[in-house]
Amino acid sequence: MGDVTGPKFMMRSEEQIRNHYLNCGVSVDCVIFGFDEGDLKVLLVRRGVEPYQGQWALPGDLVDPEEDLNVAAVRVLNELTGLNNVFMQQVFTFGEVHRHPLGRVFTVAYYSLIRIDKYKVNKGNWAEEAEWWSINNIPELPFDHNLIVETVSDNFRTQVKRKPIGFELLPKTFTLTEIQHLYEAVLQTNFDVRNFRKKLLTTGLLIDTNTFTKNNAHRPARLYRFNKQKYDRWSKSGFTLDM
Amino acid sequence: MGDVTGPKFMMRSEEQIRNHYLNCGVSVDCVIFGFDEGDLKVLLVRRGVEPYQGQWALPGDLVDPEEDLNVAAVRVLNELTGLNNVFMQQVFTFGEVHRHPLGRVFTVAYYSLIRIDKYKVNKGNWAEEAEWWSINNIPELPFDHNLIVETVSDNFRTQVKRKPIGFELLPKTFTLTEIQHLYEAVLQTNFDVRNFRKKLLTTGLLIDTNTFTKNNAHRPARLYRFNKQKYDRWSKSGFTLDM
DNA sequence: GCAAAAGTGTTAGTCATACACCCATGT
DNA sequence: ACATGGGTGTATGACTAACACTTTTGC
Repeated sequence: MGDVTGPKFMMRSEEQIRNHYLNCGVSVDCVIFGFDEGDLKVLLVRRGVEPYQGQWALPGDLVDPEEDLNVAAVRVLNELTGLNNVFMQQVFTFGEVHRHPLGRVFTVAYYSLIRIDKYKVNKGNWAEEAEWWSINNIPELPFDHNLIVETVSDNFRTQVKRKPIGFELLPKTFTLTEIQHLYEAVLQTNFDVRNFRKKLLTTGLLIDTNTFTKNNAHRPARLYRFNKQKYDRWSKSGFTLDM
Repeated sequence: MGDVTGPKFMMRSEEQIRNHYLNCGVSVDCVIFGFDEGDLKVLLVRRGVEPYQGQWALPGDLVDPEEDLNVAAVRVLNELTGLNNVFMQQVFTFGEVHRHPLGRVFTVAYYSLIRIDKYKVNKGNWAEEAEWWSINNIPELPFDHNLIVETVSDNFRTQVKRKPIGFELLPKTFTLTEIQHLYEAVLQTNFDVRNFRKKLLTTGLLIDTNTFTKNNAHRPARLYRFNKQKYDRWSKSGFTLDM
């Protein structure tokens, strides 16, 4: 209630507010993206408890009344993956009255981008199972989780075209072909090899490591890493991959 | 709790959840933008109640446990301005533990764009006063409202460059100069008159009404209206005003 | 006739697009 | 030597950016 300015408030004592309005829960749900086998993937967990026990769902949790919202989001991700310092982004808050059977629970949806090779599921700690699902093959999920996945994915696709966040999904060094496949999977298009390379290299966001892939049955590929220095400059202005 | 998948849940009975977690409030706060006198403005209300009684603040209200989130946002706007069917956009949710003195209250920030000429403040119904403030001259606000205004304004500026939503701030018919001034005020830049006109006219989003302004001490200006038909096509693809 | 804002075209540079072949390696 | 993916350049069209003067009205 930056917030209690409205007409209804005229009729509310502090006690009435507590009894009537402060009866809600807030949760965070996290769409964790990874990139593997040429495919954009989402990490789902099998629920260990009712309601919807045993069903695949988004990892999420209630926010503790003594916990900041963004801390809760980071916690959910960390408890599941063991990862810290991961790219996370708040996207949208869902607040339909009946979206949850146990009571009035709002949920704030986030996405995070992780390097799938860094990820080891934190088993005993969490739900029964966790598994990567292709974004093109998400099962039916409980609550409004399918809507959340859609909303968040749309948002991610929009962002990835404008800000160079795609790198967060790749290992520290990567080839131009790898990043092209990543963008093609995320944006569901195909780019011309030469134009894509030109565009990426002229951004100055890639640093040539002067190392190469090995043991492929073909010409070795040059490895690059992401130039975090220039990241901020680019995120502000109009980085696009609209080709 | 699409949402109760986390480790803490292992130790939670349904009763414990209700007692411990469902004690929060959720409010909506609305940054209402208007355009007047060549300036982007925000509608603030003077709080009629404690805490912070008498201070200027964003219009907002607690979400009723039986009320959908987006319905609450529409209600706040309608109760204050009497307007319906207004462009509204959810932007961000603020959930710091101590952002509100009365308890744990999350707030979901929205913005809306209204035609300032349509607006008549709904007096008795609401807080003590309501007034338009230039975005460049917002006073110190209670709670985290200054941060909300900043966050929402940044988001609006980003959106307005990519989607033709600026029209929502103008009367039904308007001149090219008016819309240029609007964009210049919002984006804090100056556009070349000829290039700006060219760009806007080639979008096909403007319909020539073949009417003109009158009684100015200068050449009459051609009046246009917004082509809602083409709106959707444009909002999807890459409408920009980056010049 | 003058003040005030409306309106208009061209050129140069930059950027996006389309397109096809040779290269380096492992087997 | 062949299969596999890595890597490269150029030409065309589209869009952006820069720039100054004439038009129409009210007074």
